[in-house]
Amino acid sequence: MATMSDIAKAIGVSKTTVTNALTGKSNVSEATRKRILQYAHEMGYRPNELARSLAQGKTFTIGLILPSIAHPFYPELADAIENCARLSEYQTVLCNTHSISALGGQQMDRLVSRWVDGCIIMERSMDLADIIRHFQQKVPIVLCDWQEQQTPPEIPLARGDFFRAGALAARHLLEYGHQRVAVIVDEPGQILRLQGFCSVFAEAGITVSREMMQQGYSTSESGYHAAQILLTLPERPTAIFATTDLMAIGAMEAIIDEGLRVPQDISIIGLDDLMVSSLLRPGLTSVAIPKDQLARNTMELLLAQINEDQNGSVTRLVEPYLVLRQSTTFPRNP
Amino acid sequence: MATMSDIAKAIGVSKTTVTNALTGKSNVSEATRKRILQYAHEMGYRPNELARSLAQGKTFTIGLILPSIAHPFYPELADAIENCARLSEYQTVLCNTHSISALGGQQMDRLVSRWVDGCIIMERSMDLADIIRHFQQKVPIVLCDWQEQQTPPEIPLARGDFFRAGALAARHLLEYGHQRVAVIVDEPGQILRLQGFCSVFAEAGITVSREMMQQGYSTSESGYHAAQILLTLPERPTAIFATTDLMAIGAMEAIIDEGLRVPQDISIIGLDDLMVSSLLRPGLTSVAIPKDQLARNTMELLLAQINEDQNGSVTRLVEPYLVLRQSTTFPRNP
DNA sequence: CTGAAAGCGCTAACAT
DNA sequence: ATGTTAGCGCTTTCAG
Repeated sequence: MATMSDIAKAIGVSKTTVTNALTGKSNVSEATRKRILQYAHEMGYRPNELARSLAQGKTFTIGLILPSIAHPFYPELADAIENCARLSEYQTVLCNTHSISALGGQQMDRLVSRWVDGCIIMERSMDLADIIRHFQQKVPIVLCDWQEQQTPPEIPLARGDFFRAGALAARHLLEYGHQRVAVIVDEPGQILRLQGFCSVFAEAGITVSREMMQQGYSTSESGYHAAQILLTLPERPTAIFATTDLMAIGAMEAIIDEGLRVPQDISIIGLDDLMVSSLLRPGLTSVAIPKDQLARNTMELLLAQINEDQNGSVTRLVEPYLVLRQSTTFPRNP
Repeated sequence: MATMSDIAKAIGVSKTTVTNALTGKSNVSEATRKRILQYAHEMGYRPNELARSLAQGKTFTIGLILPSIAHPFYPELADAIENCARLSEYQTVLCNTHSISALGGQQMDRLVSRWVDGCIIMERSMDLADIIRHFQQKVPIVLCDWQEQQTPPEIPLARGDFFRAGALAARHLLEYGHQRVAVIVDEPGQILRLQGFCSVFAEAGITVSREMMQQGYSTSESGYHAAQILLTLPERPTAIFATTDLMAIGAMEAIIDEGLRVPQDISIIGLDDLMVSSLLRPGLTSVAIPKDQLARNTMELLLAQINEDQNGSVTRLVEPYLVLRQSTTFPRNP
């Protein structure tokens, strides 16, 4: 592989001139510039980004740390983030931590050793203590999709407005006339969604009783199990809000297995709008957090830190919206 | 951030000694080693991987190039690959090309400029011409999940044994007693799957007629459309094999929309075993390519090139297996 | 066992 | 407009 020095020697100029010709930052006579560019092209010269990074103290690389890219929530978001990053000339190093703190710590250390320009860290992928340590050592970091309560306010954060997301779900069910509704929620992490949901029903004078709230763990299995319990209640809910789509999907399966129909017997609404939710029959009605907006906000916060633009606000909320499919309808006996 | 020189100065030894102490490659007296390690630890010293890479000509980074991580086939595979890479101390740079050749070319160039130690390239993510060019310039490359016919034999390739995968699907349907079967296939790319399928039926004396084969494009929509056509045939198939799960899912929807039942009226079998296929009702029976095995084989081929182990065979086939769910059963009128 | 010196390929002041 | 020099932080001969 040809290097800059090779070119310099071959043409009979200094390295500086070659840099200048190649980057176009300083003045070089048209004649020599042409000779240099042409020769570089002939040799198939590619600058060594490693050397460049070392000299400039900047790698144009970011780290993306998440629990597992195989979890259906992340692929779309990761795609959007990688796209945003690329638009700003950044490349993305993917790190799965499998929610193992030690692994997350290692991966992060490694990224820092590589001098990544910044890191995007998804919820549950790392210990906050490790994150804070790195942040204090001036590593640009943005938290993405974390619940606000858990995170220190000084670290920039981008996430969906989960309170409003919960409220949206509630409003949708209310509009259909549902009064006896249940919630499957992964507390405490997803409490905002629950609060948003309950607040709307409270406004309407309806209290969601404690037995209508079931604990889930964001998996379809836990949703299945939670729904089973709800179905045994003397007064069955006419609709269920699950705070993640996976739990909603599990709940839907439980209902069908019980011989009931969705949405005729029970309506189901989720939150996430996973790609799979559109493939189900019936399609799952869900509250979506626009993933590309989330990605864009995340990258903006990261770039602001990298470029040391001191902009005040460090939390970005992304507006959720309702995706109407076939899993919700009017209650049969309102 | 403390550097090696800082440590050397502080302790009063040379950089060489520090390196030796830190890497443990050469001999250092126990006393000085301890002092160095301790001081390094106190300072929170982290080696600069960039400098190290530049000096060693090795980055411990690989590129993973794929059409889009948002496509449901890739996340599990990407997870597995990242895991394998990490076990060998490699980090993974994620590149989505959106099947745009220019973009793929750029991304690849960028990776090479970064001196990645090797690249894994998924089907449809890049132009073969670009790949071949880089391969000839000694960039370690492994193709993953490409159809064999399309790729030059000299470039290492790992993929599922699609012929056998098709055969497995056929054997499954045959065992259930299906005789009138249809195929939805994304030709020409997925012709091996079709051939495997047809060969088994041929052995059983059954020819899959041309009208029982519908062209799809690996999307659920195309599967939906193809199934619609099949349903209009005078003699409806009792089972459909779709060469990708997404097409199978689309086909399933078409059948349900037509007022028929899966599997009672028509059985459906897919190929890929996507995570979503297990979430559907009925669950989709599918032929799986074990993703972690595929990942492992891919990494092995890549590491072999990076380490210049000259092992002969360059194509690795991974054995598919059947995942039985609820979308297949006996034909009602065999 | 330890150190001096050269070099990885590039950038960036500072001359000329 | 071009060249000289120093340096990014580490590894790696080669001497001592």
